[in-house]
Order: sequence, then structure tokens, then C-alpha cells
Amino acid sequence: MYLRHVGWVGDVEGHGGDAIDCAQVARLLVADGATDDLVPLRGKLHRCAFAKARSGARYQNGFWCFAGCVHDGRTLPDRSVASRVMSAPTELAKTYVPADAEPDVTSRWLAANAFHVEPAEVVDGQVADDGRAAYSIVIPPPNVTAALHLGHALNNTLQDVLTRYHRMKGDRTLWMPGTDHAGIATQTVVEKRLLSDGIKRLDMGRDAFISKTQEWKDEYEAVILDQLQTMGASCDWDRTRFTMDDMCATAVRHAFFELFKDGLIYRGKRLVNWDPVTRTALSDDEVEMEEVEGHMWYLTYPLADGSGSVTVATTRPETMLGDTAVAVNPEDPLAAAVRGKEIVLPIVGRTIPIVEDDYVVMADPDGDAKAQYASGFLKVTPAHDPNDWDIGLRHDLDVINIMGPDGSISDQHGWEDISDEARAFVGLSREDARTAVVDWFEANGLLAEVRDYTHSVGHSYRSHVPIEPWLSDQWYVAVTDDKLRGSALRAQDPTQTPDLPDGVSPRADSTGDGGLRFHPDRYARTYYAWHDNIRDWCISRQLWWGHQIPVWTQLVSVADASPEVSAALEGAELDVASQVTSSWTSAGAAHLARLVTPTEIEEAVCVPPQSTLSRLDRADAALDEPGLVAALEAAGYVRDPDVLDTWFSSGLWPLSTMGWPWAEDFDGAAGLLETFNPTSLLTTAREIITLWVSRMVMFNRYFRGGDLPFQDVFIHAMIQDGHGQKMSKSLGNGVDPRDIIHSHGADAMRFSLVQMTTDTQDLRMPVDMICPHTGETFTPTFVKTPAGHDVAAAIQDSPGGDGRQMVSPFGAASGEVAPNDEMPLARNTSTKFDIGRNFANKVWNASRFALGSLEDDHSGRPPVDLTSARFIDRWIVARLAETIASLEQAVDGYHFNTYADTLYHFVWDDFCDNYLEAIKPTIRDDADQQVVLGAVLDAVLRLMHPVCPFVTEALWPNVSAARSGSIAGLELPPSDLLALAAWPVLDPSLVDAGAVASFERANELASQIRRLRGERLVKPKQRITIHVDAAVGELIAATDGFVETLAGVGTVADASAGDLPTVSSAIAFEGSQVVVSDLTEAVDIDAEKDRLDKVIADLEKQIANFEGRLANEGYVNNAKPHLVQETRDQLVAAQADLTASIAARTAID
RNA sequence: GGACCGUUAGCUCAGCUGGCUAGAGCGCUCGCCUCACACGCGAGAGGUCACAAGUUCAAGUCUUGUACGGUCCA
Repeated sequence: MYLRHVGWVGDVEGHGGDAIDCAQVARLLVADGATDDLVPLRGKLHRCAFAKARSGARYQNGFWCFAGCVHDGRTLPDRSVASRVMSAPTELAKTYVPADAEPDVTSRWLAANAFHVEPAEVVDGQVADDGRAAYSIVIPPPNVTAALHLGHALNNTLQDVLTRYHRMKGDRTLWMPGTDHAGIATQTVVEKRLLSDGIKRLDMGRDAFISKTQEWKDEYEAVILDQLQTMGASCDWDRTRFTMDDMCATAVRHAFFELFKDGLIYRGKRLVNWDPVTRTALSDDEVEMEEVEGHMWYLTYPLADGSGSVTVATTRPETMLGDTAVAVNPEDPLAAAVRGKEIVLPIVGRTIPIVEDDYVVMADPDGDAKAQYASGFLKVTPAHDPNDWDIGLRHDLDVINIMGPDGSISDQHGWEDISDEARAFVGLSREDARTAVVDWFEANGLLAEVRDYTHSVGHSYRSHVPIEPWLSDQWYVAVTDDKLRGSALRAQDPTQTPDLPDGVSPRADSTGDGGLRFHPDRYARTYYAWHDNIRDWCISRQLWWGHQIPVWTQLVSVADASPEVSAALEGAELDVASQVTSSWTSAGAAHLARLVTPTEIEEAVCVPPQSTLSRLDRADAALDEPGLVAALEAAGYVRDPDVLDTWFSSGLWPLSTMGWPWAEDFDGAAGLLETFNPTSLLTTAREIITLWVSRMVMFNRYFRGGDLPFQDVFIHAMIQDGHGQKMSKSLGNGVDPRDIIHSHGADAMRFSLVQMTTDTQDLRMPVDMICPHTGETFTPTFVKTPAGHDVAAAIQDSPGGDGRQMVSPFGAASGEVAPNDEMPLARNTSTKFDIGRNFANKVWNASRFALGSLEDDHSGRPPVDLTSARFIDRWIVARLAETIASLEQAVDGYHFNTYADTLYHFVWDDFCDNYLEAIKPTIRDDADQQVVLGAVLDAVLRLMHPVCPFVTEALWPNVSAARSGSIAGLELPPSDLLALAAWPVLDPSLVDAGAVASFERANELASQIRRLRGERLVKPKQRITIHVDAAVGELIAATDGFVETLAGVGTVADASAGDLPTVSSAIAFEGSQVVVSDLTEAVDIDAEKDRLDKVIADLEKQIANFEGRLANEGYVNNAKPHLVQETRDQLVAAQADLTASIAARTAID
């Protein structure tokens, strides 16, 4: 006994009760002798539910249908179909059920370790040529903060399509998987979770917190890797990396050491984007600009000589405590009166200069928004505003920091001239200080005006509070150096960005120059523009989770400095570091010193990893890394507590995952770099072109002699929800790919995503929900968030109308509501994926049909010579050839949607609708045709595999087993696994252009006949008779039954042979009349007249159009000759059809 | 403020260097339980290609401007 049909019973599994799986139910039924009974199909079903459903089910269309049946208090959805137990052991289920096939396919791949690849043989640092090209992709490592969403699914599907395609093409193909520790993001999530249990990070201590975070990481890394496998990613799982594992950590340590040693890493007091909540410096890219409705305050500052006052305009009055100048534009008429004067700063009592700087916007009530709000005088606070910092540098102003790391007013961080009046403000939060300062000015009659003012303010992308420009010590990478920025720009393909900015050395023939291409190419300009304005990269983060900076520092007074340090700093400027040669350097470390004040020196010693240390040629080789660290600490050096910016380690990803710099230290890593770096492609979203792509290019080129990290960059579209909003974690409108896989299957998701991937920027995905109570799909209720976004309400009512409720994925993601038994979590779905599901089912059924026709063994026979094959066989092979060529072109150009569309129409239209239909009358008795069918089906599965790996792999054993024989000129070597099978290769001589042309004509005739049948509502089984002239008769004969089969023609009669039937209709085809009879007993004369009149009118319109075009001298003289000729031919054809139609019409009257 | 993308059928989208009567899937209408597939088969309806001007023999496609929606960077 065997389960023939597998339908489904909706999503009733996993919601409590004693579920049993369908196979078990089937066995029970079979044991009962209930062979003609139903079995539940998909996944699991409640025992009681099953029994009740059975009683209410209807038998319909050969199936038992549970649609609308109420059981266990639930109404089964429309598609709830169960099936009969059949006694046909080899047949496949009637419907493709992804949930049944996917786990099995995945385990076959994993068992075979199908995606593992060994690097090429490397001799003397060179890859030995064995005729195989290398193809490699490193995965953009997902953050271990949360599960993957649809954007990841899209990105990874595209990578998998390319990976599988190249693997089938015979390339040595590596897709390197891994995850990113995502410093700030992960630490924030973990801190939040701990805080909800009342635990504070600072109370736990660093080690305990890190191990807690490690647990979180392990959990989410497992989820992510499982998601990737569930969606079919063919990564080399043996090589799975993590940005903080030993291999990557070694790379990070080594890279840092090299840059430090080369003077490209430095430390200095700089204004950073400070997040006072997470107490962390953010890079510019981590700051989000938000429009804020605030005020512009106008403060009056008295002149020191008592001759009057000036009024400054500010949005941040609290920072006035740190003002060290007032600036005015030298062009401003107001400037003359105050030139050379000084101000006494209110509250503080500090005397500060008035400086002239053309940065200052002059007041102009009719000017732009800024000028309208300007007063002409600008308070200058170098320690608390980046623009003021620049003004300060130009005018050599004092820098007075008045805030602590928490953003409160403080006199402990560089504010020394504090007055008694000002002391009252110390300790206030920046918000309270703002109010207090404004109040003070008002109370003292110095507040000139307050106006409402909307402006954009930088906010932390983590804590969402306004960032504070704040003065602190940070580590920087000098990316503005030509060796980094210049190299990133020179990497660009000159056809995409021909000119380089000033200060960048020109491209040379050096390795990697000009080799980086963006797709679509507009993104080359995004990359370029960013580097044009790049600033040095702040890489220190005040976090615990990450790579701790491998530098030990110590402050010493100038008087106590060691002789080596003093010597190194001889004549050095303040804040400029010098290399020191010391006992540390002879042990292999790098040693820098700089004057931080005229009397204080900061020494910094960078320790390389042990693996680097052991390879250095150094004087004191006895000290290993732990020994060196111990010695440093004994000498009073303290390790910098900060960690590196996450992008520092991800910037090394294409190197670190391949074992750089010491691959031989790690099992299986030797040779990876030589074989696979530069990688072939990076696919990513456009928002990280700057954050990530740029850094990988700079690092890879710097450390690998100019080699690029990858040759091509493909930027994919961003998925938006049904309201045109970006799907994002913070909005909570993301969709878990597992939800889509659950409702549609992995292939359906993949195919649909690939089919949506055009080179546009955005794609919209309206999302529905599945009710966990009833299994129904419904459109959720949306609400507006305070920020104005449309999101699904956290709690949704069951569409059943029975008062039951559920939690929407948004509700769960936003933390608004936690799902429970009463209110379970709903899954998302989207009808956008129907196309993929239907397609997977189509190929499944086409295979079922074909397999049923491939019962004979032809393996002993010589290869089929296609030139003597039937017309339809020659045609399908010609179409196969065209399809293979189109697919290859599409993949090579990253035209993913073209790949999907080409595949879809070849499989559905050509293979199923035309070929399979056409061969039905002959396939049983035609051995050659069986060979062709088997070969084409085999090829179809291969071509589909990169996009739909599961359904094709699931079918593969059956198809491999059933097909036999071969076609001369079509190479389809056997393989146990489809994933490892070869891409089809077809001899171009097999393309019969004549067959393709004849097919077009015959198909047009068949379509016209079907159209007539459709209009007449002719029964499908009704065989009709057509009466044709000699030319059409020849076409019908040449196409070997195609027209008869596809148009339901029983008899083809010679129109010239005798009397035409009186009851008939006529079609104009290629200028002749095709008379159709035996449609029905009686032809409706009036309907026939109307139909022909419509055809005639339509042809007349066309003819007028063609004649008009040909009467236009401009067209005839200027258009390309072949186009003019084409129009002439069309005119002639239309005229002939018109004549034929008129003749038919006349005959009726 | 700068840059980029989008606006084509009810919905989601194709339409390459300007040239067939502007296409697809879903949805809709009609007919079909045709022995692979109702997640199917056959047929059909449905579009002033956002708006305005320009270039051209010819514009959905090129240019300029406007409007609306979106993204990124300041």
C-alpha cells in the first residue's frame, strides 16, 4: 500500500493536542482495510480532528475535501484536501508538498557533504592550473542579534543561485558561511534582556557579561545557520566562521598590529558622536538624522568694554558654558562695529574674543531658512559642535569641555575656569541644563527672543537619543591616507568612474586597480562620493562585546620618561605620535609615544598575536605573548578597555575566513586565499556600501598586495512592506523566511524572490497573516504608530469571527505582546509567493507525467539522431538550446529576474503546455521520443536546480532512474546528486531553426482555432474538422499532428477537394480561409457574422496603420530598411487575411 | 540642502542600445472534475505608459521641467 496523493489539511499541527503524523494515520487506515479511505496529508493532524473531519468531508474531483468542515472546533480552510490510499507504489504524490520533501533533501546534501570544496593545489604560492576556474562568495555575515528576515533570504538566495550554477558549471566553487558578532547591536540586545530581569551589566562584570553574550550568540548563530539550511543555502558548512572565532581573531590582531606599526592607527582627542546612554562613540554612519521640532533661542552677550552687546542664535543654549568665542561673518555690515572687541560670557564670566569667519550665516529675513533664523553672530563651542571645532582650529581657540560621559554638565572633564554662578549648573542633565540656562538668561533680561524651529538632529541608531558631539580619546584608522582611501578609489572600474578626486594618485597597472565593478553601475557613484568626502575612521567602541584593542598604555610625565621615549619625542609636536625603539619592540611589539600635554607623555604598546610574534625576526625571541603582556602589566601598562568597531573585523572578512595571515595554522585553510581571494562577487544591500564594502576593499588591497576582496559587487533591492515602508527590525515589520517556507515552501520563496530581483531599488511586498486557529489567510488590521508608520496591530482578531485572537509577528517583534496559548503567534505569508509554489508544483507534475511515460529501457540503443526525430522533438530541443543560452547570459549579467522568467516560460509554456500535450498521442509507442522526453526532463531539472533546489533534487532519483538512452550532441552526465550534476551542454548544431519557425506558425493556427472553440463554447472533447488549402495543409503535415492535438482537430480536409459544409465558421490564416466545421450541430449565423465583422474591422484598422506608416516619406527614407520591409510584409499579410475574411463573410449572406 | 530610485492593467512588476497591435503573474469574466497538475486546462475583458513641454520620420523608452511616493548622504 502506498499513499498516492498528498494534499493538506491546513496548519493544524503544532498547536497542542496529541498530534500524530500522517504516515501513522495511513498505516492505521491501511491496517483497518480502509484502502479507499482518506488520509491526512501534510505534517501532523489531531486524532480527534481527523475523525470529525472525516464525517464532514465531501468527495469531490477525485479527492476528499475537508474545505469548510468543522472539526475540533475549527473550520478547515478551503485548500484542505486529503486523499485516497492508492496501490501504486512508484507514483509520486499528486501535489508537491515541500514540507515532506525538504528535510529529506537537506539531509541527503549534508550526508554527502555536497558543498564542501578543497582549495586548488598551491605550489610556491601559485595555484596549479588544473583547468578548473575558481568561483567564490563570502556570505555577508548576518548579525547574531536576531533571526534572519526576508531581506537576508533574498540576498542569500541570489548567492545560492550563483553558487549552485557555478558548481554545476564545473567551477571549483566555495560559498563561505558565517556570522558577525555585531558589537553594539548584540550588546544592546543582551543588556536589554538582562535589564528586564533586573540585572545591570556593570554589576555583573566584564567576564560574566561576555559569557552571557556568548550564550546569546550561540543561540542565534544556531537559529541563523538553521534558517540558511532551511532555505537551501549550499554553503561549505565545514568552514562556518564567526567574526570572533580564533581564525578571525588572529586576523584582527595581526591587521591591527600591522596598521599600528605602519603609522595608520593613531590616537587623539577628537569630537566624536557620543551616545550618552550607551556611553559609546558612534561612527558617522551610526548616526540617524531626525527632524526635531525645537526652538531657536536668541541670547544677548554683553561686550567687555560695556559699549553694548551682541545677540547669538542657538538651538543648544546649554553649551554656552563652553563657549570660547563669538564669530561673525567678515562680509557682514555688523562686523565693523565689533571688530577686535571681546565678550564677557554671561554666567561663566569668561572673556572671549569676537572672531571673523565666513562660515557664519548672515541674517537675512528674505533668505533661506538658515538666514531667516540667523542673528549674524554665532556662539563658538569647539568642544561641543563639529563646525565650531573647525572654527576653533582656524582661530586657535580654547577647547573647553563642560560635559561628562553621561551628557550632564561637569567640571571634571576640562572645565577649569568655573565661576560661582556657573557652579549651580554642574550635575544637571543636558536637558535640565538647557532649561536652567534659558531661565537664567530670561531672569537676567538677556533672552532676546525664542522662536519655534524645526531642524534635523543626529540620533543614536541604538538608543535613539540625540547624540552629543563630545571630546574624548579614541583610536582612529587613517583611512584618508592614499594607501587606503586612494587604493579604494583606484580599485574602481574606470568605465564606471573615470576621474579620481584631487590628492589621489592615479591608477596604474598595479594589481587590482580598476578591477572593481558595481551592478547596477549607478552604485559606483555612491561608493565614489563617499570616499571623496571620507574622514578618518574612529574604531574604538566603549563596549565589552567585541575584539578588545590590543594596546597597552601608560601616562608618564616628561621628567620620568625613559631615555628611548625621550629620544623618540625629541622636537615632536603635541599630540603627534612617534615610533619608539625599546625593549618592547625588540620583543616584537610596536611602541608609540606622544605628548598629550606639554608635561605628559602617553606611551602605547601594541602586542601582536602569538602566531605573528613567533614568526617575527626579533632580538628578544624568548618572550611569548602571555609573557610580553605580563611584563607590560608589571611595568605599569594597562590594556585599553575598549573594543574595536564591528566593521574592523567584518572589513577583514574575505581574508580572515580564509585563514589570513597564517592559514597553515588552521586545519584545511591552507590554499584558500591563493585559490579563492579575490572572491568573485559580493552581494549586499546598498546601505552598507560605505560601512562595509569600502573597508573590505581598503583592507584586502592593503594586506594582499593590491588584490581586491571581490571583483563584482551586486546591490540588490530593498524589500518594502505593502505600505512602501522598509522592512526592518526596528519597525518590526520584517518577515521570517520560515513563515514563507511554511506557507509556500523554500523553492517557492526562492523562485519568487529571484523573479522579483530586477535592478530597481525597492520592491513592495504586501504581507498577509495566517490565523493559527483556523489556518485561514487574511489581511491583518493595520494601525499607525506614533512615528506615523503603518504596522499590523499587535493583537488581531481571528477572521473566523468567533472572538478568538492572536498576536501578530509585529506585536511579538516589538515586544508589545507575548504570545500564549490563548493568543498564539500568527505567521506571515504573502500571495507574492504563489507564483513560485505553483511553479514548483508544475514541474513536479510534469515529471510525474513524464515518468509515467518512461517505462521502457533504451540504454542499449545508440544515441538518438535528432535530425531524423519527430518535428516536436526537434522543436523542444531547439527551444532547450535557446533557453540554456538565455539562462547563461542572465546569470552572467546578474539579471536574476530574466533567469526566473526564462525558466518559467520555457518549463510552463514550451515544455508543459506545448511539448507534453503534443506528445501524448505518440509517446507510448515511440522509443526515440521517450529518449528525448527523458533527456529534456533531465535538462529541465538541471536548469531549474539553482533556483529551486529542493523540488528538483527530490525528483532527481526518480528521473535518473527512469530515463535511459541519450541524444547525440546533448551532454547530461549522470550524477547521484543533482546538486553535483553538470550543467547541460548542447551542440549548437542541434538547433533546428526551421522547426522553431514552423512551430510559431502552427501554434498561431492552433491558437486561432482554440479561440473559435472558446467563443463557441465547444466541448473540450468535441473533435472538429478543418478544411484547408494546400499551403496550410503542408504546414499541418510538417508539424506532425501538433495542430490536431493542440486544437482538438479530428479531421483535416482538403478545402479544394469538394463542397464545404454548410454549417461552418471561417478563420483567416496567412491569407487563406480555414473553414471549421463540426463545432456544434448548428452554427449561429448572426454570431458568425458579428465575429467576422469584428475581425474585418480589426484588420482594416491594422491596414490603415501600416499604410499610414508607409505613406510617411520620413519613415520610408530614415527608418532601417529591414523595418520598412517588415511593415510592407505585414501590410501584404493583413490584406490577404482581410480578403479571406471578406470572402467568408460574403459566403454567409 | 545634495544625490539616487520609482510612478506602465484592480494588485505586484517586466519592457536591453527609441521601431511589430505595450507584456507577465495574481485577481476578474466565461467554459472545463480532458486518465501530470483545480497550486490545473482553454478562452476573454482590462492600460491617454503620473503630468507638461521638447528632440525625432517615430517616444513607455531620450532631454528639460512639475507633482507625488521612497531611499541614502549632509
